[in-house]
Order: sequence, then structure tokens, then C-alpha cells
Amino acid sequence: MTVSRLTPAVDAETPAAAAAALRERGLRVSAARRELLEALFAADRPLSAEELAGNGDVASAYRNLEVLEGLGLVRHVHLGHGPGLYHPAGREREFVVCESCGAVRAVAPSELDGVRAAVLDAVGYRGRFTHFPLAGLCPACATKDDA
Amino acid sequence: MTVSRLTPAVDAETPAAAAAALRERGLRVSAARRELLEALFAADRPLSAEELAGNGDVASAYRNLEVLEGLGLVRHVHLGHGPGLYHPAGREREFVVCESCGAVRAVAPSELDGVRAAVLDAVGYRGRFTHFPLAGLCPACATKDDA
DNA sequence: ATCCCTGCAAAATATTTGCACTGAT
DNA sequence: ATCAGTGCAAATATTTTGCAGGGAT
Repeated sequence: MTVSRLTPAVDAETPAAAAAALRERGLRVSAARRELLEALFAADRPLSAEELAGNGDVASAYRNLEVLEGLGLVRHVHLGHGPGLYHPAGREREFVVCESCGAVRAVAPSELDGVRAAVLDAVGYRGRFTHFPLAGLCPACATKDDA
Repeated sequence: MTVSRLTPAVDAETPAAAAAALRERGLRVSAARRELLEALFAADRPLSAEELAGNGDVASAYRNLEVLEGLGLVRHVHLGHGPGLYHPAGREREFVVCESCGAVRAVAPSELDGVRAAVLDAVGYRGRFTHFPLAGLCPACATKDDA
């Protein structure tokens, strides 16, 4: 998927709202999709396709997540070496990860505006930490200075 | 490898120096390792294990890169979804990648000290962009505002 | 001579794709 | 009734691991 990056977040706050968004586009709301959305919105953290598939088919989960991401209903983030992790796009979040202990902080984008300004100043890029997180050492690991 | 993150960079500037570092630790300098180091130091950009293996065995390339990384002679970076890319650790670099066009900037760590300060201020982490790059939109893509 | 390293095969992990059938509309 | 979506199998991509033979020391 390339289009997902170009699609603005759709602020669907519930599985029902997301289902409605699917129907609006002429897409179908199957049992698998309903269960996927249910799991997605119930979670308090980003989940892998495997976790989201539950009993169901993982390949379908990937396909459906791709569709939902294309519609801007869902996003995924890569926190380290594991599988991509999916979450509702409406919950606008950016991620900070500790490379030593793996601790993840999910923060509101506004919390990283100072970082964005510094990145712009340093290299001219507009920093975005939704797909790949900001990496570093958390306070505890930085103190241990073992990394 | 977990140890690689804990190992300081060794400033070997040539394949011969790296080979010497291997011998110092009682490790052997095989043809495969020599060729690997040759390719690694000759490259002007980080290369994948596959590229570095050339004709040789990819599994051995991975194993050897892991060893070299454990000694602090080599590092790898993940720029997007492809394979990890390896480069000599002596060339201290951090990476900035455009999520839209894939453009990569390799910069001296000092260029990102301002960013590090902002990250520390915002979330208390010590930013490090050697293993996972700083992600965002390059000036051209940010202007197109298509992402 | 020792034993680290190699090369091949196979497994593990993450993701994608082909295909025939089924179910949402 | 149509055709998007499902579930299974298989392919693809990246990386790791087991093993027996070979080469660096």
C-alpha cells in the first residue's frame, strides 16, 4: 500500500461508524470485518494482524487492514523488529520507543511539535512519527548508559 | 542480536583494520569475511545482507554481520520496509528518511543535536537515529502536501 | 589438531497473492 | 444475481538455525 500514506485520517470513533464509512464507499461489511473493527476499537494499544485475526484468517486480516488503511480509518506503526501494529486512525497518536527496553510512549501529535520544529530546522524535513516512531533511550535506560 | 546495541562503535576505517580487530578477539579472518568487509568499506551507502553476500552464502553474511556488529565494527539501519542495511560503524551517521519518496539523508550525529534536545525536552528520551531513522517528509514532498 | 566458520538446507517470521466458493448488497 | 470478500494454500521476503565438512589458527 502506498495510497494509505496519502489518505487523511477519518475520525471514526466506533466500529459502527467505521462500518458506515465502508458502506458509503460501496464496500461490504462482512462478519470478518465487523470482528476486526471490534477488536481494533476495543484495544488500548496497537495490535498485530495476527492478534486482530483471532481465530479467523490472517491473510484476510491483512487485506482488510489494507482497505481500512486506504480509507483512512486505520493506521499501522512499526515499533522495532516485530510485525506492524494497527490502531484506529481517529486516535491521533505518534510514538516514541526505547531501543534498549522497548518501552513505548503513545503521545498526542502536539506533544512532539517542538521536535518537529527542531527537525525542520536541522534537516528541513517535516517530522512525522506515526508510521515509524521516534527512537531513542528512555530515561531509565539512558541512565544505565548501557546502550 | 541484543548485544550490538550495547557495544560502542569501533573506529576501524579499513577492511584490514577490521580484520585485525577480529584476530585480536581470537576470531578468524576467512575469505568470506574479507570479501564482506571489502564490500562494506567500498560502499558509499548502507547495503543489504543480500548485496553484501554477492555470490556467497546469505546466511553466512547475516552471521558475519552479526559478529561484526557485536564487535562494534558494523551497524545496520532500517530505512522503511525493506531489508536491514549495513555500514561500517566508524562512519558515525544518523539517518533521516522521507516517508513519501524514500529520500534518505545520512548526517553527522552533531547535526541532530538540536533534535535530540527537543526530544529530551518533550518526552525525556535520548534520541538516537542510527538504527531507526528520523522519519518525515522531505521539503519537496511536504510542499506537494500529498502525504 | 583444534574448533571456528562455511555452505546448504530447512525453519521461522511477516506479508502477499491466486483461486474457487460464499455471502452482502 | 452480481461481484466483493472469505478462507485456504502457496508464494515471497527477510532472517535464523541445524548440521556436517573444511579451513584458519
